[in-house]
Amino acid sequence: MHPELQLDNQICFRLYTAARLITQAYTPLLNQLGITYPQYLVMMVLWEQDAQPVNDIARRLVLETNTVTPLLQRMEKQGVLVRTRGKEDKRQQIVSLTEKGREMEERAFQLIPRGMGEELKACPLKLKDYLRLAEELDSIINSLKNK
Amino acid sequence: MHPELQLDNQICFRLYTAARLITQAYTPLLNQLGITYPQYLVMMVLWEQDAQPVNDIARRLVLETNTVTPLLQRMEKQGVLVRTRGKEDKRQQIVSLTEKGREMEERAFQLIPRGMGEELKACPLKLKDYLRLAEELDSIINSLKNK
DNA sequence: TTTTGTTAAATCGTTTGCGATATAAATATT
DNA sequence: AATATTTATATCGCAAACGATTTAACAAAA
Repeated sequence: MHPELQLDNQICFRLYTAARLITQAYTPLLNQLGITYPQYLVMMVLWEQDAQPVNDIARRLVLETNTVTPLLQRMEKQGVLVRTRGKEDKRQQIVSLTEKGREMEERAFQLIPRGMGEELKACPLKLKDYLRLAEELDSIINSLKNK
Repeated sequence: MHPELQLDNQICFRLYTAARLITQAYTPLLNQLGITYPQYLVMMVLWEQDAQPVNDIARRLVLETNTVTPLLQRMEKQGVLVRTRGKEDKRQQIVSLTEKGREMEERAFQLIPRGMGEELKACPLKLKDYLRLAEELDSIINSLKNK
C-alpha cells in the first residue's frame, strides 16, 4: 500500500541484513581463533593500542560500557586480556592484552583477510566500490553518532 | 601493524555500526507504536502480504525460525498478530494480523518516514546515493546469502 | 503399510545490545 | 572540610540472533 513501508525500499533493512550476513561469514574464521565478532573488534582496538580503559574501547566501538564490560569479562575469562585498576584514576579498568592475546594477531592476519576475501569472492564490488561504500556508511554513522 | 586488521579499514565494522545506529534512530519512533525494530520488519512483511507461515516470514527477513518464532510469540502476546495452525499442512503456523496490527500501518505511515527523515537530515547523502548504497548492499547480501 | 527421510516449528543455551539503575571514585561547589 | 555533582564501570532485565537439538507432521521408499 504505502511504498515507504515496503521492505524492499528500506535501506535500514539492507544494513541490518548485510551486517548480520557478514558477521556470519566471519564466524567460521573466528571460531579458529576462539573468539566472536564483537570480541574480534575489541582485539583490533587493542592490537592497535594496548592498555586502554574500558571507556576508550567503548567509544572506539561506538558501544556503551554496559555492552563492553560483560564482553571484556568473558574475554578475560578466556585469557586473551586482563583488566587492572587504573593507577591515577582508580575508577578506571585498564584493559591489556595477554601473551595469548598478542599472539592471536599474527594468526588473525594469516586467517581473516584471506578467508573473508574468499567468502566475498562472489561479490561483484571492486575496491573502488568498497571505498565509496565506506564513505557513505561513514556519513550515515557520523550524522547519527553525534546526537 | 597490519593495516588489514585496523578497525578503520573494516567495511564490516561500518556496516555493524551503521545498522545499530539506524536501529537506535528508529527506537523512539517505534516506541510510540509499542514495537521494536525486528518486530517492525515483521509488521512490514505482513502489511505487504497477510497470513503467511513462519517460514515465509523468516525467509523474507533472511532469519532462521529460531529467531522468528520467539519474536512472533512476543508479538502475539502484545495482540498485533495471531498464529493459527495451517489447514492443509498442520505443521505450519499461519501468522495473521489482528485489527490492532492492521491499524498500526496507518500510524506507522504517519510517523516513521517523516521521523526518520528528520533523524537523517544531517546526513549529506542524496536520493541517488541511497539508491546506489542499496544496490551495493544488495550485491553483498546476495553473494553471502546463497552459500 | 511400515519404515525412512524430510520439513515446519519450537526449545535450549550462550552471546550481544541496550535502557535503566547502582556503586564508587574523582571533581566541583559551598 | 563537607556536600553536591560528575564520571567510570558494573549490574540487572529483556529482546534479539544463532548454533544445536527436539518434536510432530508430511512425503517417499521399501
